[in-house]
Amino acid sequence: MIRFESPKVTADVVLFSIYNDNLQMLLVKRKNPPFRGQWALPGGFLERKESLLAAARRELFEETGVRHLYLEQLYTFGDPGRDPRGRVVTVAYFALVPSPLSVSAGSDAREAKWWPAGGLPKLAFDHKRIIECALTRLRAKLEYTNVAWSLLPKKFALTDLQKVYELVSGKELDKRNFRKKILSLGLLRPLKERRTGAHQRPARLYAFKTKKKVELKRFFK
Amino acid sequence: MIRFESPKVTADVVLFSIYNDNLQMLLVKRKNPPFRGQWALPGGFLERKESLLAAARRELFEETGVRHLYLEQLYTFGDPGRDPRGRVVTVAYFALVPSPLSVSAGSDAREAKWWPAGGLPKLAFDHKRIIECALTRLRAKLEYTNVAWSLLPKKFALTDLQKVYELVSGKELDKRNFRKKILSLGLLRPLKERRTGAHQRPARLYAFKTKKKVELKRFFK
DNA sequence: ACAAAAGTGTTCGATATACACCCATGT
DNA sequence: ACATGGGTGTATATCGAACACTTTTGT
Repeated sequence: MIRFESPKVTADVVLFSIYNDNLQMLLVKRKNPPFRGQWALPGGFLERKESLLAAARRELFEETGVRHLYLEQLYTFGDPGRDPRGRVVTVAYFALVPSPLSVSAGSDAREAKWWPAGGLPKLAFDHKRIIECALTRLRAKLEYTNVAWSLLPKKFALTDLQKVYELVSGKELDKRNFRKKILSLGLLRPLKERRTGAHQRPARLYAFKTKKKVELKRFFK
Repeated sequence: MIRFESPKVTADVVLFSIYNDNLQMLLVKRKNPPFRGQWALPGGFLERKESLLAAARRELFEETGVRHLYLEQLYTFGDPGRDPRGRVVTVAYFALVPSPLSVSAGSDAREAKWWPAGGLPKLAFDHKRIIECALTRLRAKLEYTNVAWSLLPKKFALTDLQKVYELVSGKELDKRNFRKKILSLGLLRPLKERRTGAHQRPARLYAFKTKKKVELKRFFK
């Protein structure tokens, strides 16, 4: 059954968030070789009796302190030579958090930092490719699911939701058409609260009726 | 770096085809424990210096003799306990061939057999779950890509193509609307040939202008 | 009063759906 | 002649895209 030394298996996570008018992703600085000092995706080796999803969740928690978020399997990368230490198969995950402010240092004490999707540093391993894959997936899912809603807090204005779509897709949307469509889905509950305090008319706040994943044919564009 | 004995990695393939008015999939009978005598997906262990895709392609060739087909990564299954021999992480692939007639015995000499998607036998490991995942993917891709065209030979009648859509989706389609839409995509080339010999009016044959994968928003239904 | 974002409807073109009959062949 | 699947067009409903002005607040 065993034909050669088995590959190692890691779970790595591409974690997205939105702040500062930018789609951002979390990277950690490597403390050990290979690629010491370079930025990489948070992740690490699968532990005994641990599912792949659990490994991704654990690694993310260790790096960021975040426990509750949207997390789904992305793709598996296993080309020989992608890790100089030997054969490593990486199961990549794709994650969304509402706000990077909720991300603490993490117990791993590695340096972690948010980077705008448009200005990433040089990355270790084949992590650039993994991130491109995650971006493609995020953009695709924007169009036919409501996953992108996981980038928002519990209460938000319609403008915030529109901003998420615009930042991820890179396209501007018409405010009237956007509101018409999003409200027609019947998945939002208008709250009595408004967001006040800005130098402008206060925005009505909304909440999702469900945080469940919904597949919607022809969602946006 | 090594915290415990590494998992083994396999590549397994869900191979679809259409014949006999059914969506069918290829299974092999296991010759060794565990699950000896039960039906399972073709697949096997990753070899040294072999990419995941190459492993899937190799396993499929060994079992079926098929070399050229549509092949894409599906999902990775790694729950502890899914293989009684120990920790096994399986990268599942998803494949389409035009006609099961082109599938020979394969050098592995394992018993291989096509089964209709609606009437599968009891399966080894968690392969039932993997197949469900593949079916979901196939049905989803039907709607926004042209991958399903890989289930057809070089020359085919429009009715054949419609049949593919109907068998995979399980829904009947209107002949006139189907033809209008499929031809409006401009991806088919009408041939001068017709399919003759049946007890009916001969059908015009068509060929794909490209076998390349095309993403089409709102493709069918 | 002014700046800044919130909020709101209608028109038009494109696309999807529903639907029924004649045609060409083999026996 | 008849059985079998091949082939074709139109009318209606639905959806997406384009488009501009008034409202409410804080300073």
